[in-house]
Amino acid sequence: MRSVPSIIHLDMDAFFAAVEQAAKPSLRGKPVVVGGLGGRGVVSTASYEARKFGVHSAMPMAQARRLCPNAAFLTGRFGAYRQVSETVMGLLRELSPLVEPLSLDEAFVDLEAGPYGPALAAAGAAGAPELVVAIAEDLRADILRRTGLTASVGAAGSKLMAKIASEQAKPDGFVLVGVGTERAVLGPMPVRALPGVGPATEQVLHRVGVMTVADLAETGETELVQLLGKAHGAGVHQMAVGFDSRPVVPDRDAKSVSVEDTFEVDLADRDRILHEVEVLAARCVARLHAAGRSGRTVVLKVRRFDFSTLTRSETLRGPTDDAAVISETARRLALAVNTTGGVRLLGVGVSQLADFSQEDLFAQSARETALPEEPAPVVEEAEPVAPVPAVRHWRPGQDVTHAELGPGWVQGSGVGRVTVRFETPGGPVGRVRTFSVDDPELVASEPLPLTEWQRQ
DNA sequence: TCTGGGGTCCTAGGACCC
DNA sequence: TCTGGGGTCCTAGGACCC
Repeated sequence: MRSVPSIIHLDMDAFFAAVEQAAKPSLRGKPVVVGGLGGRGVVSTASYEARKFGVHSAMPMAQARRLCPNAAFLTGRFGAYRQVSETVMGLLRELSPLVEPLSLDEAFVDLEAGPYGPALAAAGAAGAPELVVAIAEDLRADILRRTGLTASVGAAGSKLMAKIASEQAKPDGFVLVGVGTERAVLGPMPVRALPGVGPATEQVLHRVGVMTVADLAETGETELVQLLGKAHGAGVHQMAVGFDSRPVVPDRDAKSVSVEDTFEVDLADRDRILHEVEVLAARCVARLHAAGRSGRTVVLKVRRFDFSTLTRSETLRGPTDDAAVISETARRLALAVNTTGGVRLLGVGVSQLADFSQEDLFAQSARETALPEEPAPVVEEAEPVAPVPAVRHWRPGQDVTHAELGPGWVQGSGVGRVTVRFETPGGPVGRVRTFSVDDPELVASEPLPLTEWQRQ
């Protein structure tokens, strides 16, 4: 809590869908839905045009198709989103070293710790808001210029209120919550507006007649703790009265690494399940290696045919990033799970992370023993190289390049054909051409920068 | 044609220890 | 010879967020 609204929360508008519209001129102004395209996929992000039809995040893709059959349904291109995210986070870091990303498209910034800190302090409670407005509007203009995308920004004296403000600012806006007005702003809002209050908490509160944040604030903390548990009850009460003193914390280390897969068809065969666990363990280990970390607890996740979900874990004597150890542990855990009836999802994760990788251990033990041992086998670090499939798989939204026609993206594919639209972020709406799925002139390619300024 | 994937934090019970 | 009382670790599950 501070006397000046120097914490901002930035949230990109309909981020994944907006990146697709910026990258693909033919989709601008049209409904776009990004998410899993398989039979069991869900919506990651819907563009505002698609939201008008009732499509929203986490909705089953099948339902989205029913609601908005004419939308473009695209698979996620996380490489492209990451590129744009880095550009945006870079702009935030020009405002302060204290940038706390919450996801690819969201972050808190503590302006007090940056170059504007002294000016904000000098301006004081009376003058600071004007300065924050200018900083935030410059930021939004910079983001638009560099990425072609709109962002919403909230500013306040706490993380809680900055986040609430950016939500109110959506889309493409800015809202400042003046220090001292927190309770007046929060009061009329439904309890769900508070971060951390989801469907279950909402239901408990509604049952006792608590509908708004003002109702919450009038409820005693003791009663809330009884209803919601110690930590949650106390936390919700603090939020309801507008109190939040959490600092902006950059560079938080990950506490777990996990990988999971939902299968198009439930898995029933034991050996097949064990094989998939092995594949997942390998992917998990690759991510662990890439992060230069190791872990002590191996977690297996199983979602059964009826959506019941369980986890089994085993804690090892010490941290490891050894593929064989993690894989064997996960397989052992899987063997102990009843999978009759079928399994729709499997996951493998590692937690209790430590800050070293196997390479360090080998180097360390080599130094300690000073024995001229055989060099340790090189553990595969890169993404596993996919073998060339018999029939190439083209996914809607994917970037491709044609030897003669240049860059474009996959609009659809089926019955041995793939349809490509040839257009680029800076160019006009492109033409569509259809090819054989195994046309040698057509290759997958990297995403293009959205603007000339986005290039590093 | 029901319900992704990657995370975080909290709770609660039992084991174990002093 | 009617059952203390913490503390920590492990495991499992659940709520929540983007």
